[in-house]
Amino acid sequence: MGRSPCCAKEGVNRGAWTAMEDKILTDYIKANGEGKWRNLPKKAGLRRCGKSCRLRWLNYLRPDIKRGNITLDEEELIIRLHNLLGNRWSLIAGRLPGRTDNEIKNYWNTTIGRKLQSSSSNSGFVSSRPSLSSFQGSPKSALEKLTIDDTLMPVEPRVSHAKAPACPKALLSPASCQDREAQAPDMVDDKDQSSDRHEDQVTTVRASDGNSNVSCNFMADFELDANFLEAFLESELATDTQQSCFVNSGLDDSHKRELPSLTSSRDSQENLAFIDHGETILSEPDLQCMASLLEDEIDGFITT
DNA sequence: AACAAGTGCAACCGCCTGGGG
DNA sequence: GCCCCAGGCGGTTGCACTTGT
Repeated sequence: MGRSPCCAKEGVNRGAWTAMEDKILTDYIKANGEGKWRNLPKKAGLRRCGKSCRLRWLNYLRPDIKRGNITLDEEELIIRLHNLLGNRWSLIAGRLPGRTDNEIKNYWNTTIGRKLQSSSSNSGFVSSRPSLSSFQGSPKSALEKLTIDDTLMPVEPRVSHAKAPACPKALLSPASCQDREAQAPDMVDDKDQSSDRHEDQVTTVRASDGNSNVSCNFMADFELDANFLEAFLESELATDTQQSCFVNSGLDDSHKRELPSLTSSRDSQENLAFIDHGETILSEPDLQCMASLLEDEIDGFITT
C-alpha cells in the first residue's frame, strides 16, 4: 500500500500565494507557532496543502528571512560549503543566517552553476580557485570575470546527491584510507559492493603531492556523530573572523588545535581546493587540517 | 513594437528519516 | 520489529519578468 498523499489534491489552492493567504498563515503561526503542518491549513482556514504552508513560511514569510541579493561574502561561503558538503542545501543554508535552502539552491543552480557549466564545457577540469574577493563588483560580475582556468568546480561535484541525513559522514585522508584498507579489508569490500549505490555520493580526495594512486572517498561510509560535521564547519567558518581557528564546539580537547585558515590564505594557490577531472582535490594544508580532525574522530569510532 | 530566448525564483513533487504507537 | 505519520530534503517545474533581436 502506498503512502497516502500529504493532502487531498481536490479543493486545494495551488500556485502563487495571495497576500491574503500570506497574512492568514503569518497570523496563525504568530499565534500558534510552527509545526503540525498537516492540520494547519484546516485550523487556519487555508485551502492549501500543509507542506505548501510549511514551504511558504520557511522560504518566504519567516520574519528572519534576509531579502536582497546574495553578497560576495555569502557567495564565497556558499562555494566553499558546497565544496565541502555538495548539494546539502539545508546544511549550507544553516550557515547563512536569513538565507533559505531553496534560495541557495536556486542561486547555485542559476548564477553559479550556469557559469560553471559554461566554463567546464570548454574545459574538463580546472586547476585552481582564485579568490572571488579579488574581483570588484557584484557576485555576478565576479563570476563573469572568471576565466576557464579560474573556474571553481565541475558542473556536477561528486558529492552532490546525498540526502541530508547522510551528513554524518567522515572525511578521510589518503593515509587513513590506506590504514582503513589494511586494518579492515572487510569494510572496504563491503563498501565496494555498495559502490554503485554510493558512487555518486562521494568525492574522491587525493593528496596534492601528485600521488594519484593514493585515493579514497571524501565522504566515506562511516556513520559519525552528526555533531562532528557541525563542529568541523564551525571551525571552518570561524576562519572568516579570525586568522586562525579552534575547534571548540563539540569536539574534545584533543581536537582543539590550531587549524590553518582557509580564508586567510585563500589567495595562496597552494591552499586552494581545486578540481581534476571531476574529482575534488583538496590542497595539502586542507587535507592535513581535516584529516587530523577526522582521523582522530574515526579512530575513536572504529575502536568503539 | 513585437516576438523569441534567456533568466530568476516560488512552488511543487516524490522520497527519505525519525519518532511514536 | 513493524507500521504510520509528520516533517524535512533535494530535484524539478512552471511562470513571470527581462533582455536581445
